[in-house]
Amino acid sequence: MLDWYDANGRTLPWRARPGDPPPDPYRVWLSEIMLQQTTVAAVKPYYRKFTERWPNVEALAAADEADVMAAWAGLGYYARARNLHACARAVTSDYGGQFPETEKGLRALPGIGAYTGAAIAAIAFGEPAAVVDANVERVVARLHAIETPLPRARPEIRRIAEELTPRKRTGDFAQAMMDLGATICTARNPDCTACPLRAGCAAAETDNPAAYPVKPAKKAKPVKRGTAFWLEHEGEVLLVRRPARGMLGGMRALPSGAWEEAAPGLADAPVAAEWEARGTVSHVFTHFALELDVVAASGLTREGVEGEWWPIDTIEGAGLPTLFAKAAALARAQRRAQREDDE
DNA sequence: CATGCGTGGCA
DNA sequence: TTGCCAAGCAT
Repeated sequence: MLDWYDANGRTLPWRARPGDPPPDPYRVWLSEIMLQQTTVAAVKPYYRKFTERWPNVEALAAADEADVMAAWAGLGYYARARNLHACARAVTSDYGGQFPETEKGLRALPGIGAYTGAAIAAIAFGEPAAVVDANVERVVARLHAIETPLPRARPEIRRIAEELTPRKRTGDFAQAMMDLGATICTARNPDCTACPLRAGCAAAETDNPAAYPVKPAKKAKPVKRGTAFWLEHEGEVLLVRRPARGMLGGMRALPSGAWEEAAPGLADAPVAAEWEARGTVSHVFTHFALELDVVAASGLTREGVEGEWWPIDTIEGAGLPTLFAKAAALARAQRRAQREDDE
């Protein structure tokens, strides 16, 4: 695996060259949090933006949480951003700005679980930690043609991964396994002819290696409906901050009421007004799909309106999650169209 | 241990 | 078009 990695490992902004000294633990940690359930391509621009703006853990700890949340907008799973900031503050205040070097110490920090703790310990500190992510699960399940479905197979997969983990170049080994899973032993179309582990792989002997790991069927996603309210006053639009827990927690948003099976209409409008339909945004979340009707009105006053007024011309800087960025784009497009009609 | 939590790309 | 998937964590 290490020979294969030396010749075929990916070059990534947060990664040292094979055999080089370990990279900055701050950068390893930041990249690992961003990469949770997220593709390398999606992470790259965010990693660049964060490291330029906050080049070390103390700088990130000193930032306002609202700025960190806004900078994360679009990357998804927003609890990660809140935990990222909390972790930076914990490392700065409790550890003098130095990350703990053991899996156990790392695991106690917010946002760092079994995988991320092991990955940082191995990649940044050379600890012989067993790094088991979805790539490693897939590679191991195929090596042994494990018929037990996930998640029940996890204890067995972990035991095998621990046996495979070497004592030296632990970070390179972990990244080698993940690169193999990402480039050769892929979920849908594994390229067994190019695989360095083919000789010892049980799944490669079958007619369908992609059948491993065995997974349970997924549930169908329900469709919910909601209404978002675009309220303008003197070139500014009303934004609110969503509750810290739950969907899009802690993010700026357009006011919108409950999302339910039945369309809520104007029931949760922030003010009484003549609302005009501006269209519907479709968006798919992890466990449901949403049809969000966008309605708009111009407020005569700001009296009694809860929220934050944001200049419409700089709405991109508000850090809206993608759902509400789509809704805002729709509201503005319709607004331009209406002005042109008026002329 | 099951569930909730984003987003964009791809077959 | 639709479903699946990507370096998981918290509860």
